[in-house]
Amino acid sequence: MPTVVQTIEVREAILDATDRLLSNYGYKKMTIDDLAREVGIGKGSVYLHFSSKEEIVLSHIDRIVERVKKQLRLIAKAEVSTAERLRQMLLNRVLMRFDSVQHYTQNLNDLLADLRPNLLVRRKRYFTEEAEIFAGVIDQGQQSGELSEGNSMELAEIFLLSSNSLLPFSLSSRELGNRDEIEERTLRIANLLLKGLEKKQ
Amino acid sequence: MPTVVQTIEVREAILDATDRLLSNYGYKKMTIDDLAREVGIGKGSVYLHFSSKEEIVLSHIDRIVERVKKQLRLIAKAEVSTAERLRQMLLNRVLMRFDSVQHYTQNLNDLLADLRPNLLVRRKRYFTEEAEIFAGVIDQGQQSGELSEGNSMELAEIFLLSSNSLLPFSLSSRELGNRDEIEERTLRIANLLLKGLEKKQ
DNA sequence: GGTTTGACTAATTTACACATTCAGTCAAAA
DNA sequence: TTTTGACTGAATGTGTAAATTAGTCAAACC
Repeated sequence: MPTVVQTIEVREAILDATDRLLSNYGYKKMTIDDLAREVGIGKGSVYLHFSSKEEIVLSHIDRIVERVKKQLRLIAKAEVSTAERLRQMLLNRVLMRFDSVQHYTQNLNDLLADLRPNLLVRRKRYFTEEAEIFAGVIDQGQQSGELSEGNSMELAEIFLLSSNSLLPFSLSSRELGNRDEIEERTLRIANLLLKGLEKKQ
Repeated sequence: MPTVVQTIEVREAILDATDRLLSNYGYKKMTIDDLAREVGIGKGSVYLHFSSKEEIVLSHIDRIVERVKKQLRLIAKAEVSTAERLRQMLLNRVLMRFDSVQHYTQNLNDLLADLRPNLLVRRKRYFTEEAEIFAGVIDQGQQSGELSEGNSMELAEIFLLSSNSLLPFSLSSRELGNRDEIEERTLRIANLLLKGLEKKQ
């Protein structure tokens, strides 16, 4: 009997292989046969971990966002001002996503065209989940008096919305510009938003 | 001999028809024969005004952005605070674009897939042209002491970038949400950015 | 004369029949 | 009990002939 660890390892290996195949072939041309061969397991075994091809790829995207959220939670706990945490969180949100799909040749929207309806549903969920982490930090800042008042969840959503156009989706990483430019732009947005959010002295 | 006015009228009629055909059929299925019939002129006459199908559709998009820019320049001259002008400009920028393609069933990105390379080039130009109008108002605000210092063109670009994800491009107007929601979100972004930009008293 | 046109052409797209490939299953092997 | 790959219907690709279309230009039209 495989241990839970082994099960998770295989699952992770499938998602790793998914990333490689997606970046080379896109969703349509990536086949479950290829995937199983790449992982070194039988085709049927893939279906012990996932119920469909669509679920595999969505899980891969989920994993990327989970990693981003993990990093956001880490920064949220750092021992610096709330403004600095929010700045770093926004920067990481944008750059981690950029780095995650940098090796993809097509843009995500086309790459995942067949999943579009489900993908849009997930994107909304991702957005809310990320916003909740931002909102927690904003709450702290408001309680400590560092940040001015306002609905923290609404403010968090403004932060994310303002940086959304810098995420790779309809534009590939390539089309978005080079990484340094993205970083620069994200910081500028963060700085102006934070200036608006910080309590005036 | 047709007058200049007649020439412009036909040109405008072609672009009007382009809008109708695009919204119903998309770029690929829209034919020049259809277009000429819709306008009530011969097919060859279409080519007296435009050099290619691609140029027709790009001119149609140009026209939308020209109308937006015209409205922005109008608001830029209004007799209210610079902050209020910037707020209204951002709102109009987003909502005019929303309204312009509200009747399209597909999203613009798919609708115009064949023009993608040229369209991306234009989008950059549109962005800069709009930013210049914003920058002018920011300059005024800085000179009058209403707004805090900083590179006005960079600040203008932050304003536009922050609202870019609310423009219909990879998402259709339908997918973006209803008009009131878009308006609400744009205003929230504008308000927070302006709070950051207004001179602290 | 200049202006407008639609028949024309090369190139692209479609339609269709057929072959191949694929997602997902499940009986058998491990 | 777990893993597998042969199997199946559905979907996708392929080859090819027919149809459509972007763009042209000689003739028709004022």
